[in-house]
Parts: sequence; C-alpha cells; structure tokens
Amino acid sequence: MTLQTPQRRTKRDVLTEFRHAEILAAARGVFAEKGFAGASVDDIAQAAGVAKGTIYLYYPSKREIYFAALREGLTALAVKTEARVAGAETLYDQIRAYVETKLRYFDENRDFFKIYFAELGNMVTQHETRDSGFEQIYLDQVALLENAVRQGGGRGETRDLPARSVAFAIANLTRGAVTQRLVGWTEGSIEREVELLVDLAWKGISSQ
Amino acid sequence: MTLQTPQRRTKRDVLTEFRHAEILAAARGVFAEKGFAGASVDDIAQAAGVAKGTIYLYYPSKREIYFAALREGLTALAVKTEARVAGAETLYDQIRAYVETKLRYFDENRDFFKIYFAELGNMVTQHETRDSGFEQIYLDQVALLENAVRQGGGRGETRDLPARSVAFAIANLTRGAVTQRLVGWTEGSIEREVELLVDLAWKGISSQ
DNA sequence: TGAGTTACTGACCGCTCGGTCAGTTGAATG
DNA sequence: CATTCAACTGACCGAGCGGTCAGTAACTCA
Repeated sequence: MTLQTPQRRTKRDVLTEFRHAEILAAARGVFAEKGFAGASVDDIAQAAGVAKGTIYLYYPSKREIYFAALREGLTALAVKTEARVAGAETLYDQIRAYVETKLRYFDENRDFFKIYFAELGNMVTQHETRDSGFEQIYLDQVALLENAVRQGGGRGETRDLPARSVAFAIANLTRGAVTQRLVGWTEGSIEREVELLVDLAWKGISSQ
Repeated sequence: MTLQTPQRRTKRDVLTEFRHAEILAAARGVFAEKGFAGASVDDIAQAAGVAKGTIYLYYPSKREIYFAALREGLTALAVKTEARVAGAETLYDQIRAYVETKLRYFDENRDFFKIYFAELGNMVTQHETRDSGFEQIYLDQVALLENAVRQGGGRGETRDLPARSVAFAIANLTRGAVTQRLVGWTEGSIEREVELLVDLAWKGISSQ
C-alpha cells in the first residue's frame, strides 16, 4: 500500500532541510529579541538573508515558524533531560541531573529560553498555545520528576510528601533560577547554583 | 513656592477618578483575556461601555493603560505583603506570611496575575518593561525576603546559606504555585498548599 | 431659556504587517 | 546554445488597529 519512495535523499531534500534550518535559526534570534508580536516576517527574512516570499515557501505562517522554533528546542531539551535522569540511580542524583541539564541547556540556548519563557506567559492567557502540544511536553517533564520522587519515596529516601507537588516545586525552582541568570540577577557559576538548588530541594524533601 | 490648590475634591475630580477606575477595570479584564498585543483599544472601550475617544481623554495610550493596571496591582500587593511580613516575628512566620499573602492575593485577583505573569515573560525580551519601574518593585519584594532570611540566619534560625539565592528560591516557589493553580493543575485548598510550600522551604533552609 | 462649557462620540486617517503572486534568475539538461 | 523549470524575489493588497478631532449631547448658570 505504501508508495515507493526514493531511498536516498535528493539534492533537493538537502536544500530544503538547509533552508528550513536557516530560517528557523534566524527566526529564533528575532523572536528572542522582539517577542512574537514585535517580530515581523520581514525581520526574519532579512535575518535569514532571503526575501519574504521565500519564507512562505518553507513555512505556511508566522505562527508556524514560531511553533517550530519552540517545538525543536523543547523536544531536544526533553530528550536530553530524560536521558540524563534515566542514567541516575538515586533520587538525589536524578534531581541533580534534572536541574543541571535544564540549567546548562538554557544557558547555552538563551534565545530559545526567551521564547520559551515568553510563551509560558502567554499560555496563561492565550488558549491557543495550551491546545498545541506544548502543555503536554511541559507536563511530561514534571511527570518525569514526579515518578522519580514517588519511587524515591517508596525506597524511603524522602519523607511522606505529595510527589506531584514536589515535582512542580523543583521545576519552579529550576526555571526561576534560569530566568534570574538570564536577566543578570545571578552571577555565580552554574556548578555552584546547581549545588545550591539541589541542596535546598534535597534538604526540603529528604527523610533525614 | 507651592501653588494654592483647592482643598475639597470637586465633582469633576470625582467623575474623573471614577472614569479612570472604570476604564482600568475593563482593561484588566480584556488584557487578561487577550494579552497586550491581542487586546484592542476598541475592546477596552466596549468593555468599559464608552467610545474609544473617551479612553484617550483619560489615558494617553494603550501602553499607559496597561502599565497603570500593572502598577496598581503590584503596589497594592507589595503594600499588603510588606505589612504582613513586618507583622511576623520569626523567620518561619515571615516566610509563611509572604507565601500566604501572595497566594491569596493572586487567587483573588486572577486577571491581574495573568497580566503580571505575561509581563514577566516580556521582561526577558522587551527591555521597555525593565526600564519602567516594575523590575524595581519585583526586586524590592525579593529584598524583603532576603533581609528576613539574612536576619533569621543571624539569629541562628537557618544554616549558612546565601540569603539572596534563598529569597529568589522562595519567590520562585510561590509564583510557580500560583501559576499552577491558575491553569488548573492544582486542586487542593490554599491553606494546604501554603503549608506544604512553607514546610518544604523551611526544611530546606532551617538549621535543624 | 439660551449661551457657554464640558464630556463624550465614532468616523476617519495613516501606517504596519501578514500573506500573495506575477515576474525574474540561474542551474540543469539535451 | 536553447529550453525548461524550480527557486526565489519584492511590489502589492487588504485588514486591523492606535490615535485624532470635528461634531454632538448634556449640563450649568445667569
């Protein structure tokens, strides 16, 4: 039933992929600087070094470019986080893996974090965002922590606490720390900050 | 040097004040629902039951209405928080006062919180916001906690920790909790949530 | 009652911007 | 070298919106 499709990527495929990436990278920078409303498609086109019409050969609308940038960054981060957390044994190490991965990733992808954080703000008002899968990705990340906490609790590593609330708390601590760094309210090294956050969280939840 | 100003408020003053409040209340609802970019001045006028021109008799621009709504809510909350925290003796009670005041206020003023939270998102990208006093109000609130933590530490109530980071952490926990409630990810009572948050924070920082 | 004054109205203006499409370019092909 | 065609361009269109202002309503006061 499936149609025969060419096995090798044609030159055209490569070019298409390249343009997609090129436009997306340009868009990320523009959206990070000006926000969704403040960014014009012309801005993005100029940043990408193409004409506006070309943008629409690769993306159907401004919103779709925005979502694509968001999706790309979110899934990459989710994959990384899940891998790191899965590679940790104890709850303490899992929390540490979570916090450290997020902090480092966002620190290395500041433009993406700006878009992400601004979009969180919109999620509260604009329902469009909530319906487009991002809410799920976010909740999945929380669930990752939640499961770790629940299992750690089962092993007696923590005192008796609602795992979901604890997971949210850790996520909030982490996101806040990233934000503070981004706007320049934090100066210390990432290592020290991870240390402090994990220490606070761990003392807060551990059984001893 | 000061000019002679009328002692009693004239009828005109009362009307002016009334219109300002009326428009601001309408604007708060519209901004909360649609966000700054999505809200049109016509929307606000309609919600306030006046013509668009009337809006401009009381506010010079759409942005100013937005800032006025933000400023009003922020200062009211800041006043409340400072009073409650000042009325608490121990660090534990101060943290509790802080968390509880914020949670209750935002729960009772959801429209305001939506505007506030969306604006936080913008603050990361749009520098205009950072330059207009809101950043200072925010940092003052953190400083309130920071001082409490520092003094509590001096009294030996906490272990040795960087007060500023702890203050940010508590602020992040609190704001996150409010957000979770707003989007419907939390179902329990506010009392229980305050209990949990303060408990987590306290266990995280206390000397024992 | 009518003249003067203040509050209010909403049609209108200018401009921005998302999206389109007729036309151009240049590489591939024979 | 001629032909073809996919990729690309940017002038253009129409909608939406912030802000204005000439006109109207309503109120005051002599």
